[in-house]
Amino acid sequence: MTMLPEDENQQAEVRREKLNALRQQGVNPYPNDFRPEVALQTLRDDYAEVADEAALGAVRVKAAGRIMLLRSFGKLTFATLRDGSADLQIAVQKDAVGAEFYQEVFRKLDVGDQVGVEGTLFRTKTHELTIRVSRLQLLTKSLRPLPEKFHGLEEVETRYRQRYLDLIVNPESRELFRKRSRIIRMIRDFLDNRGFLEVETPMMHPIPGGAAARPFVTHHNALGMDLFLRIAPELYLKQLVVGGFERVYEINRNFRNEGLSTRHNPEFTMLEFYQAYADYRDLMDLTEEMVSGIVEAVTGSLKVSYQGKEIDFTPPWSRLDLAQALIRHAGADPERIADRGYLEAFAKERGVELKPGWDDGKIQLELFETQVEHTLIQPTFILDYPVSVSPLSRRSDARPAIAERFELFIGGWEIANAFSELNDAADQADRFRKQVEARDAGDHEAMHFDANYVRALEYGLPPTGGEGIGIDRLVMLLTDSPSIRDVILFPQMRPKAG
RNA sequence: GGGUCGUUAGCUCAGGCGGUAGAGCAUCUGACUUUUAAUCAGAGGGCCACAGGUUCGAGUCCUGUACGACCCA
Repeated sequence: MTMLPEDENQQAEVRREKLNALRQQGVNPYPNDFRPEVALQTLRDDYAEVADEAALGAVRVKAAGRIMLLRSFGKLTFATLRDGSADLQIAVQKDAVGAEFYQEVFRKLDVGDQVGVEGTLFRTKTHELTIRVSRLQLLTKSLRPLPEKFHGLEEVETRYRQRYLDLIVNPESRELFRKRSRIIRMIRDFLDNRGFLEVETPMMHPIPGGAAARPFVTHHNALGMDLFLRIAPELYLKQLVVGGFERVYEINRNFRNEGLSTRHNPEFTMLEFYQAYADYRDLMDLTEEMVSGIVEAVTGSLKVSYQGKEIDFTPPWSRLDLAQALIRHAGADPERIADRGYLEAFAKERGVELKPGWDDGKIQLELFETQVEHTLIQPTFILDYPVSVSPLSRRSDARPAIAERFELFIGGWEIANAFSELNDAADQADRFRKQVEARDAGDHEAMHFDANYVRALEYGLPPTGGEGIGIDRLVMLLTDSPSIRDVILFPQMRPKAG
C-alpha cells in the first residue's frame, strides 16, 4: 500500500508514522462528524471591538480550519487556524484538553492538518482575539508539508500546476479568484437587471463558427463524425434572437487552437450578449456603463493601476474610427489612407509582411493591429471596420464598405468586439462565400459556410447589436495580473514527465 | 517557431577562477503556560531537472533534451 509515490521525503514519512500511531490509539484521522458553527471571519467581525474578558469568556464557539502555524510552549500551544474566511489564533492548554490527549494526540498534529475546535474566546496580552480550546478534534491528517510559512509558494510553475497549494498559502491568490467571481457575478446582475436571459449553447459544433480562429477537433463515436470545440457561441445566440429571446447572453468557455502566451490560454472565458433593436452605438454606451461600474465596485476607483500604468475608466471613453486611428497613432497619411499603393508602401515601411489575397481592409486591419493596438492604454473604442474583415457585421447604410463594428482596447489589448448584426440573409451568404474562398486560398482562420445559420436569418433576425467581452483579460486589468495564467485557476500547462 | 534566462533539501534561496554541498524556515530530540515568521540547545535531510561530453576531478565548463519565465514572430 504505497500512499506516496517516489517523491517521498523525510517529512512525509514522519507524517505517515504519526497517522499510523494515531490510528493505533483509536483516533480516526479522517472523521466526518464535526460541524463548525461559525466562520472565523465572523468571529473577527463580531468581536473586533470587544475586550471585556468576562464577555468574551462567555462566548462558546465551534469552528474548524487548517493549522497554518504552530507555536508550542510545552504545556501551552498557540496555533493559527485558517478557514475559508480568515485566520484566527487558537490556544490549546494541556490542562484544558487533558494531559493524555495533549501529549498523545495533539502533539502529533502538524501544520497543514485540518482540525475542529470548541471553546471560548479571550484576548492575549497583546490583545489578539483567540479561541481558548476546550475540545479539539483532528478532522483531516495532512501527509505532505506545506510551502514555507513566511515566503509562501513563489515558484509560478507550482502555483499553476498545484493551484490548491497557492490557494492555501497565498491569501492574495484566494482574494484574486474571489474578485474574479465577483466580477462575473456583477456582469450577470447587470445584464439580468436589463432583461437579458442567460442561456447555454453548444460547446461542440459540427461547423466551427462565429470567429476567425482555428478550432480543436474531437470525434463523436456514435455519430461517426468530427465535432469542433466552439471558438465562439455567436451563431447560436443569434438564432435565439431569431427565436424571440430578444436579449440573451452567455458566459462560458471558448476554445482556440493557437499558441500560449501571457494573454492567450487555449480555453478562455467570454461573455457574449445580444440585444434586439439596438446597434453598435447603443452597445458602446452599455459597455461603458457596465465596465466602469464593475471597475468602481471591484477596485473602489475608476482609476486602476496596471503594471505601473494608470488606466482611467471614467466615461466617456475615446471613440476613434479605424482609419483615424492609423492616421493619428501610426502616422499614416490622411489623404491616401484608402489608396492601395500607399497602404502597401506604408506596410512595407513598417515591416508588416503582406500576404497574397489581402484586400485593402485586411491591410488596414493588420497595420492597426501591429502599429496601433498596443498603444491604446486608456479605454478606447475603435470603430467602423472594413466589411471584408467583419463577415458577420451589418454594413453601414451610408458607407457600404464599412461595417458597423467596434472593438474596445484597454491596456493595449483587445477587450471587446461588437457590431450591429448582419441580418440580411443574402448578404450573409455572400460573406460566407468570400470566407470560403479565402479558406480555399489558405487562410486557416477564415470561416466556413454555415447554411443552417443563413436559413435562420431567412426567417428574420430583428435588428440586433451583439458583443463579446474577454473576461480573463478584464480580470487581469482589475487585479494587476501580468499573465492570463494568474487569473485562470488551472491554466493550460505542458504535462511534466512523471 | 526563434532568442534570453531559470531548474540546488519539503519551501525560500546562496554557492568567486572546476577541488568533499550551504543558510533560513520546515522536520526530529530536549527546554519552555501568552506566542505572533515565538525563543534557546542539538540532530537528521541532496539523482545539484535529465542525458551525454571535456577534465585527474563538474552544481560550476560544453552539447542536447524536458519543463518553466520573459521577449520576438
